[in-house]
Amino acid sequence: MFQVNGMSQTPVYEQIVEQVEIFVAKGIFQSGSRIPSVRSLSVTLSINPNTIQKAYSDLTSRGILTSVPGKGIFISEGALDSVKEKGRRKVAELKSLVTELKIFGVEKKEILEIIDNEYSDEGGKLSDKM
Amino acid sequence: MFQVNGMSQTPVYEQIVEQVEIFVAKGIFQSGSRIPSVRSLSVTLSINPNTIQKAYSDLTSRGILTSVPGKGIFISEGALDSVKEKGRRKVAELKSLVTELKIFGVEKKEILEIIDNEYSDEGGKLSDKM
Amino acid sequence: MFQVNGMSQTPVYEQIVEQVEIFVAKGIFQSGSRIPSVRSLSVTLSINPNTIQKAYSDLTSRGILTSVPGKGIFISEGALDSVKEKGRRKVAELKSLVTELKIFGVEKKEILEIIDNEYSDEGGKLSDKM
Amino acid sequence: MFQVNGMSQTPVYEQIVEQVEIFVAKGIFQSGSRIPSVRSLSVTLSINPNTIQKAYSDLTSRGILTSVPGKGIFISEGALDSVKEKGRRKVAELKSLVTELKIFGVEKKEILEIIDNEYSDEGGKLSDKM
DNA sequence: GTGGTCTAGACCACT
DNA sequence: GTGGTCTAGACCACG
Repeated sequence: MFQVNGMSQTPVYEQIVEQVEIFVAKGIFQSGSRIPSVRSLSVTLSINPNTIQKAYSDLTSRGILTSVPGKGIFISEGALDSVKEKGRRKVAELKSLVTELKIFGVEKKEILEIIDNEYSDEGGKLSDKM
Repeated sequence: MFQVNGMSQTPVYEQIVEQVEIFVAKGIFQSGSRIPSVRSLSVTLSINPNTIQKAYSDLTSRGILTSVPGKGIFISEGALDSVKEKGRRKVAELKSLVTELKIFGVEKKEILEIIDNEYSDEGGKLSDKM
Repeated sequence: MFQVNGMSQTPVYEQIVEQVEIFVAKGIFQSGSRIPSVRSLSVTLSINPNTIQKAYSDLTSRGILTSVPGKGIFISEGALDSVKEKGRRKVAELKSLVTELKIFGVEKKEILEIIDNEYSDEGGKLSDKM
Repeated sequence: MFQVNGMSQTPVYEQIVEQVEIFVAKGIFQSGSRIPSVRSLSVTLSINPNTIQKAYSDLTSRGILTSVPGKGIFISEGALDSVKEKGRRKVAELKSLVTELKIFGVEKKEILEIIDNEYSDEGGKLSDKM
């Protein structure tokens, strides 16, 4: 289910954070679901437990996960909302990125093509980012 | 001409790199133009010379600057092409960002609005990014 | 009678401890009353017997419960006093909490309102805490 | 300036978090101030750098600190607001605590005395909590 | 020098 | 078994 790329620029713990968010956004993880324990995931991914712990803590503090010591970690009640909230912040990223593209001489037409492509078919596997 | 924000998330050396690129893209810096020396710029910006040096080295290795020992540092012949090449790489960034936005539930319509906005008026001063 | 929230931050065994204390404080459990056995309660609450056991041990060691082997578990003679003793310790909590509130800029007036509210009507069902 | 109690129930990293918050609330740390580096503080407190790091990360994610890699960690712009926001959450704690006190038979009069005491003189040194 | 990430291994409280 | 905290030691990018 989870997969991590140790050679990626993005920190391992952040890759995990993003994957949880995506699974929540896609409805694969639903409120109340139990997610892999810190230790079990650290084994299956061959990663130090502390790294998983950091990812889960991050998600917990943002209200996406709820940890119950001794029992496990669960998807929070308002998880889907918290995740969509992150989508709002990514819009700001898009804005500044488009500004740069314009400066570097990328045509508007080319950008629109990309968007049409991503929003029509299955489009995009998050290839580079993950 | 150059300006740097010490509190920004983006490294100082990268801010300088980007500004040189932008000036080239906009035609403010043309092939053969002489740009400020490491030492002079470090004084006017109150920045460690090593930081300027790193920015210039980066630009030199990518064929945007040419250093002529004893004379100064100049904009290279194919600088404009090299800069536009960077624009191409930013397109890849855009692609994965749009993929994420889709997953996080951002509407296509909203994205198109942003692009129209940036590509119509003066749109964007890179303020957020820097 | 007892109810437990598995998703709560506070440990399950502590939730049980508190409920016994509250029932004693409110006079619902009086000295000599027999309370549910470890096994029966573990069944009705669908909880591990060890968890109940820990709660009862805690209460026994503090003189609130008395276990009579072969007969059951009962509310002790001085249970009400022991419970009120716990109230005294909570007063210390209050003191440091108020100190913090002052530091964090909460107005005295606002605090008094809360207290008036809790001490006038039915006020509070411990909902947040549990 | 900082001081930590290794024997306390509250985690070391949380003690540091609270002290930073208090210094901000009291105006000792002002927006833009640089606070002790992770390493230097870890030395003066004889604590592992990771523990300090965790405390600072926590404060950073809550908008109280701003980290500039390679330069240091600084008090954020809206730090005071973020800190007061925490005060609001402590009010909820107070509410449930008062509810419990009422149940455990603590007189309203006694509570009012404590509050008057804390809000009149210098009152309270956070003794237990820190 | 700075902050940030990661590993390895340990201890604790709770179920 | 679970999550949470802490230590020790390492590496990296940045200034």
